[in-house]
Amino acid sequence: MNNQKNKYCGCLYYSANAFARIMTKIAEEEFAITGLAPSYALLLMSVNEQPGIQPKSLSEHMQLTPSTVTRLIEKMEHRGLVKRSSVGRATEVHPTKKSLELKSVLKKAWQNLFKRYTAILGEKQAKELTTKVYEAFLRLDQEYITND
Amino acid sequence: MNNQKNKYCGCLYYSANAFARIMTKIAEEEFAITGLAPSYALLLMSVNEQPGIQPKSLSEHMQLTPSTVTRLIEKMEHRGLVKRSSVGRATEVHPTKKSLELKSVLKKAWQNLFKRYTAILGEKQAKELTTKVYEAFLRLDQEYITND
DNA sequence: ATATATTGTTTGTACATACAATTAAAATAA
DNA sequence: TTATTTTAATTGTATGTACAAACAATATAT
Repeated sequence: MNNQKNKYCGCLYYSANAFARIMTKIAEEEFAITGLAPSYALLLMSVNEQPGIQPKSLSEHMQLTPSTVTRLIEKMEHRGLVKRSSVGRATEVHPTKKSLELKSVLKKAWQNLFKRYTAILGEKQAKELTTKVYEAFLRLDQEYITND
Repeated sequence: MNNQKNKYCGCLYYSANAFARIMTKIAEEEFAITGLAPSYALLLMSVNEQPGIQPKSLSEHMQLTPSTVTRLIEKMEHRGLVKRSSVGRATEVHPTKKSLELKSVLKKAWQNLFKRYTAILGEKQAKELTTKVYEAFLRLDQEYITND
């Protein structure tokens, strides 16, 4: 008995995007206590954990384009949350005092986010969905590269 | 044996977004034959099928904000793909000859998209994933509204 | 019948993300 | 050693999406 209220809900492109939008909205709410949007928060967590990490590496961790990462870093540098230093052709991204102070709040927000969607979806289902979605991402991503 | 290559892949927010981005990229490729980006294509399919449909209704079908729908319609009107007419406070969106001519290509593109990700993920898995993702969306969306 | 609230649509503005082109450094080949 | 190719990062620009505010039409309450 498929809930066919919606014409497009059988399309993975459509469902994936609707789902990502609501997840992002929820994540924004939960990360509000850090004063950061979710992607900035993730980036900062990486920088705090691996001081000197390079944009290339960040873009792989976050599955975002290098240019996007540059943009995120620019804004955080402007807010005094990271420092950049050039080392050859590479760039090292370092945390500041201010960002290190956010460490515990960031962790808290991340846990809260996890708790929130887990409470709604159920622990087992949430875990399974996360895994399945990520695996599907990997498969599509793999195929996409080899398709060039 | 969890593939823990990535720090964030256990986070549903992260996985959902990474997945939606790659799905969108693939959808863009498949809808390229229509000359439209995927969301415009979906909108046009709705308009073609229900001439006179209102933005409100479209925004529900597509799970997009009314303002977003207005923006999509504006651009399509500018390209001569739909016409708007005011009826009281409502707006009716009508297909043009040009958009009706696209009907079969749109359908084709949509089928190709379906085939493409189905070939990669497997028919059963793709179907299951679509359903699970959509159901999770509904649950979160529901909870989000009542949380206000 | 008039005032008030609700609803559908649009507008101004902002933001996250990406692509294509560019720069600069490093690695490899000649 | 010089020339060429590859790689990391950045910049210009574009796009999809949303929020908040404004408008305009309708419905409701007094």
